[in-house]
Amino acid sequence: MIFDNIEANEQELASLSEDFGRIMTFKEHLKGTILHKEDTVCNHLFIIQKGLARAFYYKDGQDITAHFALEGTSITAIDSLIQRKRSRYNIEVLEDSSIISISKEDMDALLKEKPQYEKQIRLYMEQIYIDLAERVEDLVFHSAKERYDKILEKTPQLIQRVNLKHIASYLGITQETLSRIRAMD
Amino acid sequence: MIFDNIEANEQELASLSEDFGRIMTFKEHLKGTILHKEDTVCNHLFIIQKGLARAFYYKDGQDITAHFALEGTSITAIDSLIQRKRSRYNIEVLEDSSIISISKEDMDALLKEKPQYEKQIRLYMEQIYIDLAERVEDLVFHSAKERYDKILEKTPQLIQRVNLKHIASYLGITQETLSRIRAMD
DNA sequence: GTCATTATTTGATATTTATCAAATGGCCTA
DNA sequence: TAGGCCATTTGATAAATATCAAATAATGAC
Repeated sequence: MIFDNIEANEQELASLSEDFGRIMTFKEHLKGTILHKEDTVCNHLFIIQKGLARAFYYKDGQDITAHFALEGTSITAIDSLIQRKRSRYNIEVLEDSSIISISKEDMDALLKEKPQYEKQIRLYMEQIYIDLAERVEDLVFHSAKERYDKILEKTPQLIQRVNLKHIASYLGITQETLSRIRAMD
Repeated sequence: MIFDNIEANEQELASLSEDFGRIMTFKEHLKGTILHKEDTVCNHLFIIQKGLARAFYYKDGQDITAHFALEGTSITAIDSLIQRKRSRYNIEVLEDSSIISISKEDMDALLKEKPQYEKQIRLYMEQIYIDLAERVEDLVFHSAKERYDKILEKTPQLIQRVNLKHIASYLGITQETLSRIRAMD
């Protein structure tokens, strides 16, 4: 996640762990907990240690999932966190979970004090950008069935652990269509 | 673009301009020029000063546009540039254009020498991430007509200056569907 | 275990978009 | 200005997906 892709010797790694460890808060959250509420400015990055969360919003009253975060991945209302404006996203815990949170303030302070960590954040942004670009490609080129099959292949746990209605809205299709796709093979 | 969103005093700004100016190459390119060819590793970030370019790739033999870059915006095969692997994207100049290029090597060297610029790159990544997230939202929630109308509203020049087949593939629809959408109002 | 609630599937039909084929329009060039 | 080439539109039909309604299956509370 945030610490993937780093080139650092042992000493650098140790100080990095210590510095980031200092601004991390570890907490258990029950299923159903809302980590971030729409219409407020998001102040945290969440890293899922154990469990599962999603980002969603309402489009014409419909609940639409924008993102899932499994163990080892992160989630936040990124546009709000970056631009400091109110978010249209909610972040919901889907299972009882252990979640690390890092506040924007602490992160900014750490980056100001030790600008050498800017590179970690940059690499993190690059990684999530690539993931998102892949999602765009999927949406443009692949049929609903192909997109579903890709989830089955890459993160089958998701389908076991999440309501199909959330999977459907994430795929950009209705729940009925997803059900029919699943019945196909 | 790369220098948006910066908090810097005049002196910092001057040195930033000078440092980045040193690694920029300015060049005129004719319409039809391929700035980057698929299946090769991309080594440059391109910034469009005047003119227009697109990134595209082939899906089952079909030419699909992934991204347009108008004046003042940037374009590259970002996954290739970041991950140093061969790209499936081509980058094509759509009009005679003035284009700045920055090589990955020069950028890395500059970042190594002056790590304070990591922050610029991080902010740049944040910006393009947000743009991309908006595109995902569009693809998931808006009909083809709504997506077309949004381009009309935000970048009407694009529709004047680009073949409709490229607009269609960018929107994820066929050229015929785009034509019918255009005939609707 | 039973009941109530929620999740998922199934059916019938409507809408959106794709596909294939052909016609029209615009533009360049000899 | 005629011919050729490419862009765009139009038409007929097929395929994918949505919508609305209802049935079935699974789950949790008591």
